[in-house]
Order: sequence, then C-alpha cells, then structure tokens
Amino acid sequence: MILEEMYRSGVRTPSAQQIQQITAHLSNYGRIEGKNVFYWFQNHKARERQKLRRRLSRHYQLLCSGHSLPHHQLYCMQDATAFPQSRHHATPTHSLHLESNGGLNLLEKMEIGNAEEAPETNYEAFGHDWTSMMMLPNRRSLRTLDLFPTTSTGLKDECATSKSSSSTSIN
Amino acid sequence: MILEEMYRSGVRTPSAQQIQQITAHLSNYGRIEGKNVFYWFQNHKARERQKLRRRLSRHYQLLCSGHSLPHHQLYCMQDATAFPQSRHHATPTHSLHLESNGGLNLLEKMEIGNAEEAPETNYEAFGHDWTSMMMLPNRRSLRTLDLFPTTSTGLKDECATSKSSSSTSIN
DNA sequence: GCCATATGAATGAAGG
DNA sequence: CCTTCATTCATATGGC
Repeated sequence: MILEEMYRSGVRTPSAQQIQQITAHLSNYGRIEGKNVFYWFQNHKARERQKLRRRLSRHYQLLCSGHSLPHHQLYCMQDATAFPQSRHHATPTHSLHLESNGGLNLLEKMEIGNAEEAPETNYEAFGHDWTSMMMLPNRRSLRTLDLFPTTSTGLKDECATSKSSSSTSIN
Repeated sequence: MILEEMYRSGVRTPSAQQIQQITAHLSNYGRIEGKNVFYWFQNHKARERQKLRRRLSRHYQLLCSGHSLPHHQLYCMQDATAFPQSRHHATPTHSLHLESNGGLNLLEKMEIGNAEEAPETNYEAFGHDWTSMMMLPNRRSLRTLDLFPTTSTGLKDECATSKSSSSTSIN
C-alpha cells in the first residue's frame, strides 16, 4: 500500500536512491530488494496506463456509438480500440495534432485491464509528468473503415468488473 | 471451442486486432471483452506449456527412477515448482546426460524434486536497468534488520520448494 | 462437506 | 517502455 501511495502522489519512476529508500523502508515488513521495487513501479505504471488507455478508448467508443449501429451482432471489430498513442510526451492537454511520431508505434495494445469502476478520486491528480498518450491520428490504418464501434453487442458489457457474467460456455 | 480451434491452428498470442476480431465474433454468443480473449490465450498457452513440462518431468523421473530412488513412492510431485529461471536458455535443471534438448523447444526446465536451498541473490543478471541503478550507492549499508519473511501467508500444502520469497502482500 | 481440478484474473519478473 | 511468461489468487464445479 505504501507503494500505491507513492504512486498516487506522483512517483512514477523513482531514481535509484528513491528506490533504495523505499526498499529500506519496506524491508521492515519483509524481505525485499530494490529490484522488486523497481519492477513494481514499472509494472504498475504500465498497467495503470493500460487501464487508462482502455478507459479512453471505451469512452471513445461510446462517443461514436451515439449513432448508427442498428442492432447487435456486428462485425466491426477492427481496431475499435486501437488508438495509437503517441508515447513520448504527448503534448499534455489534448492537442490532437498529429505530430507524425517519427517512430512507428508498434502495435498498440488492446484493452486489457478493465475492471475497476470506482473512479475513486485520483486520476485527476495526474497532472504531473504524465507521459500521456493521446490518440493521434495514426496516419495509416485506422482509416480503414469507420464502421462503428462494436459495442453493438447489444448489451453494454460494462457492468462493472463484471466478471463472469454469462460468459460461460461460449467457447 | 472456437478458441481451442484457433489455438490448435497455431494462434498463440493474437495481436490486438485479432483479439478484436475474435471478440467481436464471440460476442454473438455472449458478452465478452477483449481482455477475456487475451487472458484466455495467455492462460491456455501457459497451461498447455505447463502440462507439457509436467509430463516431461514425469518422464524424466521415470528414466531416473531406475537407479536412484529406493522406492517409487512418488511424492506427489504435484507442483514441484522450482523457482526463478530465465526464459531462454533452458536450464534443464539437473542436466542429466543426454536430454539432447538442443532443440528450439521453448521448453525450459523441469524441476525434479531437488529441494536445494537457493541462495537468493543469485541475480547474476546484472546488466539491467535496475541493476545499474542499484549498484551505485553504497549498497550494503542499509540493511535494517531483517525480520523474517512473514512466513505465514505462504502456506501451501505441497512440497516445499523452499524459499520462494514469500513477498506477498507487503505492499 | 471436503477434495481435486479448471479457468479467469492479476501480478512479479525478465528480455528486448 | 512493451511483450511475454511463470506464478499465484479466487472461484466455480464435479466427485466422492
């Protein structure tokens, strides 16, 4: 929990020294090494970002879904979620420019890491260094077709961390 | 079952797009999200690998059993988990002669019940970010007391596997 | 009522 | 930072 707290208060990639300190502190509770702390931050950051990303894309989908989509059953697929994020200091505020990220983003993740609905506080907090990823018009791809967001599933799947749900046996 | 089929036909780690498609397809049968598909593949692959591994180790045991063990009361190897190993360079643990595993098999080690107290800190892996970081300052100093590993939580009924850094839940 | 097993989800650790 | 893997956690379920 200590780690979450730090994370929450803005620590993202602690320096070696910070890691040392944290480690020392945590070692009061159990055996731990610097690398554990290091990994923790790496993973946590990444996963948090994924969630965020996902949340955004979901948002996006909702936005788009406002119209069209007659019925469930649809096809669409194709990168509904794919938002190329420009990593690398995307200009903070939503500037949608393209920026033609010199790199080519390799793939982008789809969305895993959903769950969690309690928006709970934080998240507003990340005014810090957020290497946010914003969507930027990925020149290629994405244009493919604008069919709409799959949400067509008829049912909104959101339902909260709904795990399970009917899923069973569709496989 | 669709998933098994795909798996069978070679899909192991579908790309984001593939996942999307699959998801879309499956959503005809029930509520499902990309992450479910993602997890499914991850788990399936892992478990398949695991089975295989297990099977091999069993095999191995049989081979060895010709001479070593007095009785073949197989100690519920069950997990016989070993510990950290690096991916890559399969370390057949216990390098028994032959094995000729040389193949590209991704199979890595199997562990036979050689308990062996692992001296932690065998992280020879130096060469990573964190290591570089960690090495700088005077390491050695802050060793606060180590109290021990809050052993409690780690309880499992199976065979030991010794240490296993029960780092659980200190966060 | 326990077990053993199965499977989705999550997290730690590495490699790249 | 991104992927992938191994492990582990938590349930769900089928037997006995």
